Amino acid sequence: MAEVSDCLACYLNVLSKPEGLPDEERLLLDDIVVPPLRLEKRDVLCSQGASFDALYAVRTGCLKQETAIDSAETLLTAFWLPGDLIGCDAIDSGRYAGTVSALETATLCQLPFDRLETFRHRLPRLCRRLQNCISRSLREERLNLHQLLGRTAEARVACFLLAISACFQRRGYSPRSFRLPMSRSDIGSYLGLTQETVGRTFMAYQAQRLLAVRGREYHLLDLARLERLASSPGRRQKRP
Amino acid sequence: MAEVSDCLACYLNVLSKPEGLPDEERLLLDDIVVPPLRLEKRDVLCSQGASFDALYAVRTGCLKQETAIDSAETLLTAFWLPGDLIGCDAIDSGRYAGTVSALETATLCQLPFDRLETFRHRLPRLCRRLQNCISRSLREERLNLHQLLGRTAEARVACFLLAISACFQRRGYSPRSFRLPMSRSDIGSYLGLTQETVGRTFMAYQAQRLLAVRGREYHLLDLARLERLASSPGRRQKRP
DNA sequence: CGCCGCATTGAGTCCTATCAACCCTCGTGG
DNA sequence: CCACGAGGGTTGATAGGACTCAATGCGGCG
Repeated sequence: MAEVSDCLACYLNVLSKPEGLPDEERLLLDDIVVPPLRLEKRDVLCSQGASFDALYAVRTGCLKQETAIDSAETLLTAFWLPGDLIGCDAIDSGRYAGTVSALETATLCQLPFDRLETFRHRLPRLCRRLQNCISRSLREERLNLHQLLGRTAEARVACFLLAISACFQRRGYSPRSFRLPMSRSDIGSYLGLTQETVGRTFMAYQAQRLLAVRGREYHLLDLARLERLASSPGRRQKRP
Repeated sequence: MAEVSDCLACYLNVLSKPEGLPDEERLLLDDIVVPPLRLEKRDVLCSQGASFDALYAVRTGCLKQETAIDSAETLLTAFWLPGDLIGCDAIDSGRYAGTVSALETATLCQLPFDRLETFRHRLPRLCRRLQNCISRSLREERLNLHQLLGRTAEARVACFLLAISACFQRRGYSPRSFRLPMSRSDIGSYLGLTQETVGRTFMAYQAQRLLAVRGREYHLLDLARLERLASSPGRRQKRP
């Protein structure tokens, strides 16, 4: 029982709205939710191209999504942190858009999609929340990535750190100190940079007392200045 | 009557699935759809931050979405072509994510969102199509933009031309010859490049007989080679 | 102990932003 | 009808950022 309502809390978090769902939807959801799932480091949650059958809500841990493009190239297209919903980009195509694997031990709730579809008419509020969740992802990623496109490595890394920081803060963790289980290479692939450049940028930040990094432990020392760096055009400013 | 079913056809195109909606949904939709809207060049469809009240399906013409970031910087975050659905990124926030304006004369169908919500329970198929549409956008943009992040100007421009080409082809127009009403500067802002670099890249393509450009008329002369360019990592290849 | 993955550091090269100049077209107003 | 100006497009020179290639250090794990 405790387990199931935990799951419910998890969904409410993910499909975030402060007020809860109507009782009838909560009860029905209890019926649909699959008990939590546990992945160890390097375990694969789903493979690119595999048939889409469930959404997953991240409860703890960190995962990455890798999409093979070109038979020779694969991109890191997403990181998933606690509170994120995995699989929103697979709903229409019916296949997972990339291979999702755990960067560290992780626990997830599974929401089988066919059962959600079956009961769609009895879960109007939940569906609306799901719709909102996808809409928000679309808006935020579109903006973030377009912003990154015109930025220097310095600004891209700052954007990345601040995004992570904001995410942790929303979940109730410290926005200034955290551990990130991904490698420099992962971060580079996600940001469109090389691992060397990512590492060098961290070093430059450290020299400026903006950041303290030791291995994969990060301490943001000056959020205000990082924000200024993140939104500094670096290149690309028009002069009207 | 013709007008209304035209609108319906428009939606079916936008929320694309070959088979039609059930009759009951078609009839209800006729009731919801607002007769087509016409915009002239430079007319504004909606302003960033304005209250979100409708989705718009592009019937003809071309529009752009500009998002102000920083009080000093505004990014071109989307182009909208015939068949596209405008406003998917505003559903959850209740505010339009950017200012959308016409780059040339355009006609659109308006779908008031509150009425869609009111009849949500009687439009299950339509809602599902909307959900699919947003999911697809999320996946495609995520992939495209992450791809662009690591690419040279040469490859970015090729990606852009091919995306446009594919879009026109899907709508039944020529994939090799088209007019694009946006300026070099618009394209640059969208791709994270300067107008000079965009123009120079076009010139370089012309010198290689890949492309013929005159003003805003484009003729793709060698799709295969363009595709190779678009997916050539340019930089960023790992050697394992 | 020795290997392997990851991180750091350095030198050289290429790409692209920047700044500046010039051309063209078009719409406006005298 | 023409002059003018604004906006968009093209071209060139320069400087700096980031990739590439290569070598070294570090840590965990078999």
